[in-house]
Amino acid sequence: MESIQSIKPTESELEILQILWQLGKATVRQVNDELRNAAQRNAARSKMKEVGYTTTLKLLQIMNEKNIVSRTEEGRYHLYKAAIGEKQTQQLLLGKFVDAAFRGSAMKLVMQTLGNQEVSIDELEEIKKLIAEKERSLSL
Amino acid sequence: MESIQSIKPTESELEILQILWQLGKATVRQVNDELRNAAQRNAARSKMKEVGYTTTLKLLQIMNEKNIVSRTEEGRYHLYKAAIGEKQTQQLLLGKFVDAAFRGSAMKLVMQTLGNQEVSIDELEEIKKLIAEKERSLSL
DNA sequence: ATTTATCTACGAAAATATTCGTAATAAAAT
DNA sequence: ATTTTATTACGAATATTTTCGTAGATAAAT
Repeated sequence: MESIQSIKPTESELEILQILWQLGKATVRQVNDELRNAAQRNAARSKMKEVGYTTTLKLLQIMNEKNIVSRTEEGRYHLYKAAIGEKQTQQLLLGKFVDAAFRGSAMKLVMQTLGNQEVSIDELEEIKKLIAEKERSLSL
Repeated sequence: MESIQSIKPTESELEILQILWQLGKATVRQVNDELRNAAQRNAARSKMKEVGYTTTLKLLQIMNEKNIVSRTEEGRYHLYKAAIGEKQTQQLLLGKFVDAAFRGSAMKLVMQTLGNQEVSIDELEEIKKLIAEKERSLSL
């Protein structure tokens, strides 16, 4: 069996994981509805890729085989939930992304993000706190 | 023709782009050698995935068709170079990655990176400078 | 001159990921 | 009771990405 840390969810799987992390538990139907809503939001009346119900079902079944979701039977249907944590998965993906796109330099990534994205004052405060902590631990 | 901003290089293409950004111009042979070296470094004596020469050639040809690299004939062979910028591409990938893995919250990404990766004091200083600038522009 | 090595082009196989159609079943509606 | 609707299972079609074999051309080596 594949170690949980080395599994990299595909893009579609990640979309579904996002939904499950948000909802906790969900039926295929709920997941599928969310996917459609997301498609609607993102591609405002353009392509509007309607995800088929059985497509979502199949993906969840595959994810279940891979043990990245688990499920319980609830009467007639199945309730799915994520079997891997959001933080943990983000950490895994982040590491791979930094390697692939920033040649392993996490700081380049941070600086580019800070330089280009919208940031609120509150968020900046939080980051400053984090940095202060870091500095304290570094100057021991 | 696809707008340059919407093209998302595949993983293999990105590996090659990294090499081209580093070398400037390179022959297929050089790129292929670098790929093999990289494979050697990353998977220390384990899988050692030897990338075939024609595989690299084909990828470069495809990338040329997609206009993410350009090439010039130099005697018998072709010299390839990246046709899209490193920063620009990082920006594009970063945006997509933030959406896919962090539900669009760039700050979550920054904070998770700061919390978990190795950071030097010098790097922290640079980040602080960036934050100071941000704050100045925000409090106008 | 002949052979060997190295290059490009390109089709197609292999691997991976995504989508969907159909069947079987069971619940809900009529 | 019958029909309609909703569910899971699953094979297979599509789409995408990656890898490679083969052919043709040219330079380099013998």
